[in-house]
Amino acid sequence: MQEKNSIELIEYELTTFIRRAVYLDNSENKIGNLERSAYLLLRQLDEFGPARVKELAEAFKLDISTLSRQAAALENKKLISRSSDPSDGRVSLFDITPGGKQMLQTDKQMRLERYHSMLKDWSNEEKELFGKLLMRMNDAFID
Amino acid sequence: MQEKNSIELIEYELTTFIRRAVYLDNSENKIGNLERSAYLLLRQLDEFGPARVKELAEAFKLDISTLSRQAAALENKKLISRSSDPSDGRVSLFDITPGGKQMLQTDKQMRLERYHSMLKDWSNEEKELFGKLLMRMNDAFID
DNA sequence: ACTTTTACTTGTACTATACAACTATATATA
DNA sequence: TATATATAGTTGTATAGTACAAGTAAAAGT
Repeated sequence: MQEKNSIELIEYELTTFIRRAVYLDNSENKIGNLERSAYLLLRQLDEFGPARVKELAEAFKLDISTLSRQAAALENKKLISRSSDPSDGRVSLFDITPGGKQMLQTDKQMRLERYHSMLKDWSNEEKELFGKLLMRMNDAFID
Repeated sequence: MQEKNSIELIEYELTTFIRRAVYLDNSENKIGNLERSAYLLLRQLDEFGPARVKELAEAFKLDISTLSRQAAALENKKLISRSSDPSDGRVSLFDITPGGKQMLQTDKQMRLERYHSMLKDWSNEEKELFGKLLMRMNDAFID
């Protein structure tokens, strides 16, 4: 492996990270009960409150049809609830249910524990800085 | 959004990053011509030389059948070539072709440019540190 | 009232993946 | 050496996650 400049290293490692994360999502070491997409949807509703399909699609930059199905799947599992907007009959509003909150917290806790153990040798400073750099990168990601 | 500790922030941002990267892979802003899986496979062969299906599957921690299909698809596009191992008739060895190398370089360049522009406000020190931290994290990811 | 727009759902298709069944070859053993 | 077992890979089938296109129902515009 030849010398890499910083950008090359970052690109290399991020691509590798996605590969490994996707692997873990499918593996027997899979964390928690929720699919990645379900975890993100619940997290979104938990953090920002009730939302309609279109808002969710925009938040994730995914097609409305994709979110329509994901929401319907979570509704089926009673992790989110659907209510109609009284002022607009076309709109469904989704909100996280108590069961959904519970499930989200359980899964989040498991994910945190994994990162905790993965980064157990890191100093607090390193972890803080890493988090901040990731946040900056993600903010720059929006195009 | 309540105060997050470092681990929470890291978990949050990495999950978000995967979401956005997967979005970009499907969006019209998709970088390059190669699927993410194809890019990784070509990169692996380019970096480590010829390999058989089993080795590739192990390198990515994916099922042999998955790599068998991915390799067959790239072989079809003449981006990799198949040759048989003379000492073991069961084995196919795959290697990247000149066309594959070309395609890989093109795609890699586009990816690098995207990261370059995303991180254009970062100092060299920040970029270097970020790359190193990512590498450390990925190394810890192997379980 | 009619047309157009909007919000969502549903049909269809494709990538990425796993597992199971199968084929061909190699290795071990009786 | 003949047979059994193990290994490498391919192919059939299934599922998650996604997009696009067609369809439905409601709202807004003319």
